[in-house]
Amino acid sequence: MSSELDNEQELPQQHAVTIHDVARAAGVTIGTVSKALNGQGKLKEETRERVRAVALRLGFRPNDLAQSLLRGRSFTVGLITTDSYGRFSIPLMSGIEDALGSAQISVFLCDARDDAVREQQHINSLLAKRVDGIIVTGRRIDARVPIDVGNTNTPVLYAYAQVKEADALCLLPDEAQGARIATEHLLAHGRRRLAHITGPSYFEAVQLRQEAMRQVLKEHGLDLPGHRALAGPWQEAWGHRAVGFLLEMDPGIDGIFCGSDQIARGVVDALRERGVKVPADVAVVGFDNWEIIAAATRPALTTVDMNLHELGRIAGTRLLAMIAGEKASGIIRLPCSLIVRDSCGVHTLGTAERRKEDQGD
Amino acid sequence: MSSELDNEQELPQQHAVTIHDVARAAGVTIGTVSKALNGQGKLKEETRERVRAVALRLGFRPNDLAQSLLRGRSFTVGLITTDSYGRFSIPLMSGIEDALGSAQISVFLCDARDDAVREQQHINSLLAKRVDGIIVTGRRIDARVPIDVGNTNTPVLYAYAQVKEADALCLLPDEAQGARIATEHLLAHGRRRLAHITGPSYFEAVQLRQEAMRQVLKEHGLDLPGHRALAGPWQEAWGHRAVGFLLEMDPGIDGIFCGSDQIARGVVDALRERGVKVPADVAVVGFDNWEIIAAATRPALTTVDMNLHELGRIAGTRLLAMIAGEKASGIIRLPCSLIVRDSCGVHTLGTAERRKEDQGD
DNA sequence: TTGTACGCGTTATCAG
DNA sequence: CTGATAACGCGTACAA
Repeated sequence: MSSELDNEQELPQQHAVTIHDVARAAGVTIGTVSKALNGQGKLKEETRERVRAVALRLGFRPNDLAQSLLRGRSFTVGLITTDSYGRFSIPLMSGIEDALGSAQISVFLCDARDDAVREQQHINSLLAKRVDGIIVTGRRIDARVPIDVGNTNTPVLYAYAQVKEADALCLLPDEAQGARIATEHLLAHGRRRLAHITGPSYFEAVQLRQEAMRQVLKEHGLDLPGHRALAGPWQEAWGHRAVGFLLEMDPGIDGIFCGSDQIARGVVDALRERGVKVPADVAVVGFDNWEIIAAATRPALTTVDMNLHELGRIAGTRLLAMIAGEKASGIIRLPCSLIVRDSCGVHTLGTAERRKEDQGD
Repeated sequence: MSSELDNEQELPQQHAVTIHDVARAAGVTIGTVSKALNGQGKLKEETRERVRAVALRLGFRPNDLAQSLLRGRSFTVGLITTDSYGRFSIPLMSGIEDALGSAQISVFLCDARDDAVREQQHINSLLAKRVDGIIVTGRRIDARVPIDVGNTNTPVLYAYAQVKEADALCLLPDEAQGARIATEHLLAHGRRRLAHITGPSYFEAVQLRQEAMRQVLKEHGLDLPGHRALAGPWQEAWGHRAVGFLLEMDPGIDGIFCGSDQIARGVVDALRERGVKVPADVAVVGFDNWEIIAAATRPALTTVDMNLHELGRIAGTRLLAMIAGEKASGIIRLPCSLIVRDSCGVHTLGTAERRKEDQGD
């Protein structure tokens, strides 16, 4: 074993191997190495091969910092989550990373913990690192204040977050459409006396959904009286309690649209405990498609999926376009889907046809 | 409004403002600017102030890329999650970011989706970006294969992940200790006929916990016969089903230690449906302290918390130390805590004293 | 076909 | 006290 081999394999080089090292080892200059490795210019094939071999042998990795400095682009973007990442962030982040990853872009993760100064620190850090763009995410009750990127004209996109500035681009789930398909599903299953058990009414999402539900009912000549629209905390226990109020005031209810799967679970459990059959007597639709809850509920929840992974993917794609120079602004609402399980009966064809639900556990 | 002001406020400069711009505007050279802004060298206070003012006015932000290139340190680390981020990743990531954030270090998020080539791409990208260190995370059934950082001597730390290499540093929750405190808690509440309902036995965590539980029981002159240790899928439905098997074979059970809060929830629900009182007749302890499940269960679950946020924090801190030059290796197990709620009775003093549980809903 | 030299934005070391 | 200049690692016109 020659000492040369020792150097290569055993001594972890203190300073990472640079293009100069490769040039020296290959007996050429750095210009030649660069051309050989990037397939630029005109080189003798033999030289190119030799340089490549040496680079490989030395484990040469081009320094992205130097490249970024030169190109004026870092191929990184910042991802800011305002409320520390709740469960909604997971599909969202995963979708964003999907889109960005396939464009060879790395993502800086910043958790602002809902703290303004902390957030600004993160932003400053991102700008100092010359990120190509920033995605801001994190559901809030009302529109948040836009982030301040100073004079940097760094593209910013809000995903599952909203600001009032007209020139900002916000991607949001279409809450109204989500409520609409849920309500229509209940109606399609022949339910006519519907109720809504949901979260605090100061959430914009709550208002949008309730409004949409009311609208759909109206289109069918039905209504949603106040005592059938119950707002409370986003908790399973609230769903459980609300069923008590509801049945006491209006025992004829035959369908309930819930503002979250957690609430829906509380609702379904409470109904079962009272001997009310789901979906035979009362059909239930949830919201969020939080699998771990929706699938564990008995019967499994039919629920609205906000398609947050897809929303994230689109956010990433749109940001790439903005980085490429596209101007974009406004609020874009992306459609929700209905995930049909068992809590509403299984059949979804037509409006009248009904079939006995076969409850597989 | 002068045209100067126009330039500053309305025209978003195409190229970010550099130290040269500041120097020119302040009528000094870049060296002076650097010193003024970094508090280095000896400068007339008036000059320093003037330069600072100009820098602020121009919105100058030092380019971290250039600094990193020069210093040979990027002040970034990579975070690789192997299994796409499950719910365990959230407290973990948050803890890691806590520790790293307070050291002014930014985090690259990489989701490997449990795909080896994707993972290696991410690693190559991180190395090209000259990250100062890498944290690998993501629970797996068995030890994973170590990541390949080539010849870069980049510090690597495994958090909530495990490799067999002896010179790697792995941070893991102390599963055995977690099982021990759960079991001892049940015993302290006077339970003597304990059962264990948990996940698939090919998980190392499952084996470690079961072994520990058995050990504790042995120390108290008790045992855990095979028919009281039930392994199944990590699902609520499994807990629900398992209760049936258990009670059929051994109706005298007075305490159940569950492998997850989801399983525990299934267990508690099944017990209630059978008219078995929790905790009066049977006490239940869960695992994970997954608040949303544990708190929604009636009665709320007493459960083991793996302290993953703290584990993440420590991971971040240790990585910083490694970046600073500290050599570290081996497996470090961090203690779990018991979160006492209602599913086991409320009193935890002494071993015999018991009090009527007051079930607040 | 290959080598040279400049610039990207900083910091730090010397002169002045 | 301040100004000029050399790095850091790379890509690329331009010269040889």
